[in-house]
Amino acid sequence: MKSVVLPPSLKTLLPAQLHELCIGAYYKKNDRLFLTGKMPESMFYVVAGEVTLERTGLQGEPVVLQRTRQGFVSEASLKVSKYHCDALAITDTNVIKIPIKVLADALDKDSEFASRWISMLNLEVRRLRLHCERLSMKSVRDRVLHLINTEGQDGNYAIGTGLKTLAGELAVTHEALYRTLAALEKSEEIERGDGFLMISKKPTDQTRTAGSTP
Amino acid sequence: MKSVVLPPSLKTLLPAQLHELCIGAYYKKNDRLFLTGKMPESMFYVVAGEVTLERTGLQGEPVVLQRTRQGFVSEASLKVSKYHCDALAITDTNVIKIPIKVLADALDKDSEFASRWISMLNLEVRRLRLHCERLSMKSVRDRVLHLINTEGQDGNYAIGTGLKTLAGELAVTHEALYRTLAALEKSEEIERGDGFLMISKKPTDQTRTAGSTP
DNA sequence: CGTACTTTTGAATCGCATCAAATCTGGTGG
DNA sequence: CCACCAGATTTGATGCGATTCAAAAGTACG
Repeated sequence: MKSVVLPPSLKTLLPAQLHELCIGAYYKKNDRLFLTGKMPESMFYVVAGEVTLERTGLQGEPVVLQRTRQGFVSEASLKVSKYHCDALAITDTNVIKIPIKVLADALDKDSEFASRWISMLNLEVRRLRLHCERLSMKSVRDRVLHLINTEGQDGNYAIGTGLKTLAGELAVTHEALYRTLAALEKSEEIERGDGFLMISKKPTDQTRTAGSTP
Repeated sequence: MKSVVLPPSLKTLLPAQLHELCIGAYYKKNDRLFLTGKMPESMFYVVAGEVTLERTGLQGEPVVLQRTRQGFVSEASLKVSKYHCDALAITDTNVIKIPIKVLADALDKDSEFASRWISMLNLEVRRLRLHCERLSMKSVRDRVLHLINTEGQDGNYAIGTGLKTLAGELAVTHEALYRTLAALEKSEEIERGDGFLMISKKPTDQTRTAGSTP
């Protein structure tokens, strides 16, 4: 029942003795992974699906704090005695659960592990800052170009789960994204292939005579 | 020359032997704190002002990776042999510089410190996720309400550096913010005071008869 | 071959950015 | 104390870009 195949990133991150303590779990859409006020017992790592953290606003409306498609749901709950929000599966979701007590102990005692954990958090911080910067841009065009420039390899960005999902990540409607991509392609600013987007290589300035760009 | 007053957050975070190694520094607008390709020697903590991390895009245009008004500029450079971006002071800025080698060593050897560092990163991750979620909202109204609900204490949010700065953080124009605040105040959804915004307390449902909310 | 989902295009509308300008504010110097 | 300036705050008018609603075309899958 307990045997799980860990994704490579988790396998290298976690010390060996923790591997066998990891438990796979499956949640159906609208299931709750944990509830506000409960004591954290596991760290959740989303393998597939989508989970949100939600709190109840002052007028009773739900406030989304976070949305995770891949990775840890609540690193921050590592040292907390009770949850301050609910975790909700908004699609069918697969996660890996790591016993939180053992994890915290390992972090205290195994400084190599702590170091890797810090690196993981550093990466997460960088990713999030890029994402914030992208979302601060007002036009879909700018967000798309920023995405390809920052998340892509050398101007080449692999579309993961489809354009509709991507639209959600860019916080725009899928219609707007489709139109913008079409426009960028027509103006030859990007090229589109099967599952990827690419910044068009401008002809080098050597080929132009001075002043051709007013 | 070296004596600096550390902000409380840094003082509690850093182990004592690091305190005296911290150096204050001042940068004028458009100064660079560090350059791409250089080896990181210090960790930068912004005390006042504003710093951006920038990379050069494929077409030579600057791409902003991060914007920091308060806190560490590049935790992620902790374990990296050279910078992958420039740090640019976009206003006159005060920072505290911490020698990076000593810092990294301390993190390896002092597990208490490592633990605090992890907590600090956890906090940062949470903050950033909230910020992303906020920027994903399409209307200024929603962003403002989300801000008060999540950053405020009990529905009460203290405006830090003025509304114009706040507008920048919400990634909207100051005009839009002013108008939205005025509208929210008129509709009695929020109250405004000197330096704070507050969610209006709705009359409790006790005062209503059942079914008043269809 | 039908069903569900993604991709695409069209048209109407709305919110925000933008540009402009007026008012208010605190601080400075005469 | 007043005149004056720089910056923040506010209100107005206009246009653009994205949302929204609608619908068609393409694609995967059983």
